[in-house]
Amino acid sequence: MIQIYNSLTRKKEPFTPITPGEVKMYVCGMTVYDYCHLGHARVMVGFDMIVRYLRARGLKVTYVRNITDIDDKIIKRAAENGEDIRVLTDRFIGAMHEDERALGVLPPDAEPRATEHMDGMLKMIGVLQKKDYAYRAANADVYYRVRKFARYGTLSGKSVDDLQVGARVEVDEQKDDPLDFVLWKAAKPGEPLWDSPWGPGRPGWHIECSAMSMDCLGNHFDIHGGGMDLKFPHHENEIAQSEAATGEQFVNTWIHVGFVRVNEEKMSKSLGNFFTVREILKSYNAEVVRYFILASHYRSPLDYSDESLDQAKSALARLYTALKDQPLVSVDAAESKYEQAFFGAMDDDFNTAVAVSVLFDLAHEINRLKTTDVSGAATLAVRLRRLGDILGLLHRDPDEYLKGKPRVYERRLTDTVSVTDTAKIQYEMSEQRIEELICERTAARQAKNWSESDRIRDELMAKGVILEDGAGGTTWRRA
RNA sequence: GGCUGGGUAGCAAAGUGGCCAUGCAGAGGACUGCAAAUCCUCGGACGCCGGUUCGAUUCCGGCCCCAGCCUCCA
Repeated sequence: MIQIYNSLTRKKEPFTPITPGEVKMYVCGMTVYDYCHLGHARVMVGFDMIVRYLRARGLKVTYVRNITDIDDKIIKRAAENGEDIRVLTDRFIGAMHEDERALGVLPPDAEPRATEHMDGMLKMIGVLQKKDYAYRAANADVYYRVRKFARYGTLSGKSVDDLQVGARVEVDEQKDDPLDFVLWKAAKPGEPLWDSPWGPGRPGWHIECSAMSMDCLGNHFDIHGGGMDLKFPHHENEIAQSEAATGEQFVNTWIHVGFVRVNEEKMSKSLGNFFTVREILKSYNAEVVRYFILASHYRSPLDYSDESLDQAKSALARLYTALKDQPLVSVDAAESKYEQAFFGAMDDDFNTAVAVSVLFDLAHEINRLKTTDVSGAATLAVRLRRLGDILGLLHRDPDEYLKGKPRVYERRLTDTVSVTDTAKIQYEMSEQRIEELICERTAARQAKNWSESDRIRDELMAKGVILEDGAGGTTWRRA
């Protein structure tokens, strides 16, 4: 039985899909006006891990992740660039897909764009107005009447009165109540607009996700997620809109992914302390980044530092080293103690930190058996690959991974989606040159010219290449 | 001020009322021409103060510190 921590109830609960065997899940995706940073990556990887795991557990998952392609920031950025909004958003959607594919994130089943769901939004606002949850202000904005929705604040644990006390928001005199939020913004001169019964304008942010999720998954679905910072007000408002409109429960389980932090501070656009995915991929293999994200629990804060990524890199190299030269043998489906530990951890609110530690237990045992029980080692190597695959790790040919080769192909056990090569790291020395030097060194070693042999090894080491002399000759890998 | 979540060994990160987390780094040993990798062994933890208990890092109470949300943010 899978247990999931539900933000709505603030406790772990056994997960029971509304329709047995099927899971409908919606995640708030990006506002596309800039490149993805590590915080976005964490959400993408986190929910990708969850989807993969639910599927590995035999559930049929419909995963929807939206794209916000109309918003104040997008309008502003497009104006700054002097480019068309659609050109801007298409460009960053493309960049986002590139980043995701690099990180081993499988495409969601649907990726609705806000601008393509205008009808659903208008319809919902109309229903809310009919029920008196929405009203049109004098400036032609349409607002949601927060105090009318009695359960407002359930998700975030806030009471309407506390909110008012702590409000630092400029009071908008157009609103009946300062807590009310906008459903439809009247267009100002020069802004993109859509026609509506309330006048030309564009949707508020929150209504987008209510409309898109319900268009794609229905009024009531299983899981809704996003970054921790969306809990309030975004998700709170989604609940208010959706449940007021339909009279039904909107979502059963709310999942929120923790922040990425830098120097104990939240990584965010506004603080300017963010690292984009593509920037990081110039220095680290994408799988290292994925491993780094999965090595801690999805709800914990994740502190970014070069040291942490270096540690992730060493750790992942250990796993691939164990897999090196292990043949793909057939292994029966029966669960060993490793699968039991792995699934036990993952069933407990997707405890990837413990699941990953099981991978190391396997690696350790494989290394032990390599010399004494070759087929036993090969069997465990397949188990390691299978479990790694559930986390979206260890797909690659170990030798190619360790040599830092571009990802040309993937050996997949369960994926059905192709992944494109996104190698971005520039190396100091070419493979050809490395091979040449190894040949020279081998000759020197045969002549027992140790000083020359060591000189070449040092030279390679200085260029980030580590040599390993084994029984079958010398092999190399990138540091 | 209100509401969330945290404080675990040099670093990262799980977890548990008593019995090994795990990874990186470090020490000793095996292997190696020397290394690397690997294996064996090892040290070192649970913010502070009380309480419950035969026994608490784990439960309860208080305190201190950190981050986040209450405004756009994944």
